[in-house]
Amino acid sequence: MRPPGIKDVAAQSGVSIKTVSRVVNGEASVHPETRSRVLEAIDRLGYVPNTAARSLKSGTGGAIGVLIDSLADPFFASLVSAIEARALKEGLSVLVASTGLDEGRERDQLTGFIAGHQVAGVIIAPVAAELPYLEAFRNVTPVVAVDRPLAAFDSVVVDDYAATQLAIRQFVELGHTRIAFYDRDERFLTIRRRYQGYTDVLAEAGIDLDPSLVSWTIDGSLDYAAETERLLGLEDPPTAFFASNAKAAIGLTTSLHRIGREGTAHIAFGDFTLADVLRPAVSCINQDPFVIGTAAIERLLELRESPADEPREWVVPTSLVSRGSGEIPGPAQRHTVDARTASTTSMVGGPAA
Amino acid sequence: MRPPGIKDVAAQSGVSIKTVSRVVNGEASVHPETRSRVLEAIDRLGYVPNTAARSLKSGTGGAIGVLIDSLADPFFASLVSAIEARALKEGLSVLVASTGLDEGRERDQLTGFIAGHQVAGVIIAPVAAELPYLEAFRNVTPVVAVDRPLAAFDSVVVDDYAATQLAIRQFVELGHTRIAFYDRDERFLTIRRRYQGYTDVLAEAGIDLDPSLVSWTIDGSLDYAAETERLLGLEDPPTAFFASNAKAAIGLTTSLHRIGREGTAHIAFGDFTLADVLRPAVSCINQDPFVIGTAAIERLLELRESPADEPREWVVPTSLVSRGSGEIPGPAQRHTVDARTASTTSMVGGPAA
DNA sequence: ATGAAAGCGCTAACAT
DNA sequence: ATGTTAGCGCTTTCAT
Repeated sequence: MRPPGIKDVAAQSGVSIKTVSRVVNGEASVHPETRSRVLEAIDRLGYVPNTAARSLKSGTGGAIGVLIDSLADPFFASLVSAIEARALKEGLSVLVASTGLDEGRERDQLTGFIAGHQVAGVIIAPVAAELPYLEAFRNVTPVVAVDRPLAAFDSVVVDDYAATQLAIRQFVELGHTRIAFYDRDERFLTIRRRYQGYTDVLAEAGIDLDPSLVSWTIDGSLDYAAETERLLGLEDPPTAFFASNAKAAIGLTTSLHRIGREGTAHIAFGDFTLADVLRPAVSCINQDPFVIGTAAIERLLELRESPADEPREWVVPTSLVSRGSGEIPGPAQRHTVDARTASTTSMVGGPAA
Repeated sequence: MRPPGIKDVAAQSGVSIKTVSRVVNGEASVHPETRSRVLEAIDRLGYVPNTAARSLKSGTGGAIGVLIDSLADPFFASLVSAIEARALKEGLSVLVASTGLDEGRERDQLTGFIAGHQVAGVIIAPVAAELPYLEAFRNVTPVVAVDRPLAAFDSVVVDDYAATQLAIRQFVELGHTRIAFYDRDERFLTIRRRYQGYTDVLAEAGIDLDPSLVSWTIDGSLDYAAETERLLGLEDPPTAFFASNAKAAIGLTTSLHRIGREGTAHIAFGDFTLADVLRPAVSCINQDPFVIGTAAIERLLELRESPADEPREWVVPTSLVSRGSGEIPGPAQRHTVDARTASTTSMVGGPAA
């Protein structure tokens, strides 16, 4: 039994299918009386427009595609949640898929979205830095990148460089000179930008960069427990940790607690559940997935109206949430406090530790 | 510029569109040579079948619909993640939407999925206990419920009753008689089943049920901080807490830590990130969203082949993960230990506290 | 093993 | 303000 179609509604209300179509799409020129008769029939029959037919005809469907690393990552889950909430208001559905950080899969899912499902737009956390095959669809399907920039397309990102500088400067001002960069992953421009912020602050403070204090993700994996032990087992171990992403931060925090070294200073790039309940509470750079997701779909909706002028990066502000773990002093606390603050990043106090 | 269609491929490879269709759908009777010629053309043109056209014709599309409470809830995010992973293998896309626990929205999204997008199947965490309007589509679109049962449809759930009994019995055996049931929410059968497990164990142990130890979610909200304070401020306060769901558990844990009462015994229904890092580490009943999600889509795929016989409940096993918070003794520890264990639930040790 | 033709439910273009 | 017609890209008969 197929669901009722536009023809059934037309028959029920004694008008042509075109009039039904007009009512459904909210077009102006329909007699109020006719309209209400049609609406009544729609209601009685439980008619729902078939999106397949609609998008076959119009070339673009009633869904937007969202392509992210993984839904199991709370950051992306919240991001999609924000997008879905906004899409609902717009009457759009959300197709989700994950890349698993694989460029081939990214490509398959993307073409599936665009050529297969004819999505009305795409929001993507890109794995590759550029997606040349999207050029062909530039004027058909708007694309907005999130979390990481994407060459030739709009993107919604945070100021990774400035935010990281703020965190590392705080360590330096507290007298830390042995600062670990936890989870360097060269695959991502964002992480590269964060790493740049780290090295630049060290340089500006006259601290030598010690490669043994940098933890690398190689081949997509890093054993957090082992790495924490390695670092703390060094002859001249780090007194402060900078975790470059939330997943790493959870791994770092967990391993510090397991070996009873949670008193070592640490700041996380990205907030996470219960960060404020741990002792010490974990200081973090807060990048709000709801704000980022909302900004992305907002921009996507704009792009549907007026095709892109010049692609640009939309920078969402972050804040350094001081909860305790990032305010633990180093062995040689300075007495001169540097008052510079980073451009797009503000200091915000959290619950006291 | 529209993407290439089946006609373009047919022209390129010098065959009819029907032959291309055969190749794309992996039908048997195509000459190997013809097939490779077609595949080559597909590759060269970057042809991707238009799912709108396909589903318009065939009546069922290339996506499954997943409808859950909220993607911001880590349990459901992981659930969807598991579903998406399996769907990918099947060549199916995932349409995701949330109900926000609203029955009207549930209905809209569901009809949008089925009549609108013609999904190949639906996985739903139902808000309403029954969805009579789904009857009309019984033979068109398979439906599997998750987390909560749904009248007249298959569902994948856990044994809420037995698992809760196991936790409450542990409290009783440790000498607790003042046990709080944290977050009673009558809207959900699952929570009602958990509550039943709680009251039954109390009754069997001869402990009077004290209504002031039961925290209610009214109108969908419960102020965890205030509720924790109320309970601990009682004349005869609880010495043990049972949190009926993960969200409540996080709220409970957070508020206990904030007021320095984390030493009060507590067990959570549902695991959460960092539960094992807190001190005391939080004991929980572990219901694995990956297992539940995978079971649900597996069943959905079965249903596509062979329409339902009798709807049934698929019970996924849970385990009680002892990490410390649930093993804190009560004021009058018994010396007789009751060895009964619940049917579908097993005891599993976690990292020592 | 391959093809021709009809038509899925809708919208757009063009009447009236 | 309303109706008629064509056709979106594919799958499904039914032929050959």
